[in-house]
Amino acid sequence: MGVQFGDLVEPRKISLDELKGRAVAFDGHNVIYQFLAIIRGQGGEQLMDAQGHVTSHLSGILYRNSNLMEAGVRVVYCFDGRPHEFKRQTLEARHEIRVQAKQKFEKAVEEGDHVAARRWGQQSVVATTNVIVDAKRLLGLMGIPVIQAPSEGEAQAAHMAIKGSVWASSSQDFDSILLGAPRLVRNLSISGRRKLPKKNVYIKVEPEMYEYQKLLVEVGLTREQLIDVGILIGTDYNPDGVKGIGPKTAIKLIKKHGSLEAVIPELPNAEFPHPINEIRELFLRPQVTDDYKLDWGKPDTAGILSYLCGEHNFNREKVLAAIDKMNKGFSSATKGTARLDKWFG
DNA sequence: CGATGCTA
DNA sequence: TAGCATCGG
Repeated sequence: MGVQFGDLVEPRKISLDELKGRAVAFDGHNVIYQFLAIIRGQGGEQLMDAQGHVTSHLSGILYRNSNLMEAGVRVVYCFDGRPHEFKRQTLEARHEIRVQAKQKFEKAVEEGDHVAARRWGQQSVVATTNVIVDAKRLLGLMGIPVIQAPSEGEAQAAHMAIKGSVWASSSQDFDSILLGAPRLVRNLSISGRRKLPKKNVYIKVEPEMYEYQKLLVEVGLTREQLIDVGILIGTDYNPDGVKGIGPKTAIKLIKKHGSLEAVIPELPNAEFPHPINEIRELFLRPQVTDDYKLDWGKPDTAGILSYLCGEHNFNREKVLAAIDKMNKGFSSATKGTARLDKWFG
């Protein structure tokens, strides 16, 4: 879930065209999770191949990234390694929610209640090892660099953005900003259609960008203070935050007192599962690696066809159309070597 | 989610 | 052909 700042500051709308020729690092787990939750058949079940293997994530990865590539975006994916010990409580809580949701999902499927099946199915999503392996395999075949993070994929993406290896990081939650990424792009999808929870209503969602420096100036806090605000609201390392404290109150308190330590005497009921300076450190100095290189390769047409159509029953014409888009992106990217420094190094 | 088909 | 419906795997 990550830190949820809500509408703390107004994001800037950003068009795909502005991302042309620029590298963007995605939090792979975040992306896959969304695809697994949302891409479903009419009965609320995930898309599957003939052997019953889930393919929703492969569909999402294929079509979204081929569009981004065609638009000239230099796509990079960062995948989670070993989660930090402090995240255990969050992971256990999520696991419990999913187990409960899965039971309700199966019951709904049995009863033929498609609406309930979809809702509980979305909450029961698990990114299994196989799903992650599949995703990395397809991304590799598409010529997209896959970076294995030592710990959090999002922290790795932010690190690469700080170093300038990529122009922005992309995720749905705001941890990137706490992690110091200069730019965070949210809602980086094509159709921009999103269903309102529980309602059968779709709203338009456009890609939006948050700039680290501007955000700090606008909110009037330092990065350390913004992290403290996050800890008050709740992060993956202290998911409950402090009861009754939302973004607005948290900012007010940190501004008034300067730091989380100084705020705590005001909040006698505040409890943290770990020392707050150690939680803060996980955002200031996350475990990341510099052992990566960003090489965008030519899409492997035969490999993609064999993998998606041969192994997972995808429609050949549709896959070929997607490969066509990838190739358009690749050829426009490799044209004019004078600008290559924009993408490499 | 993203692609495609159908309709007015 | 824009806008809604539904299919995909």
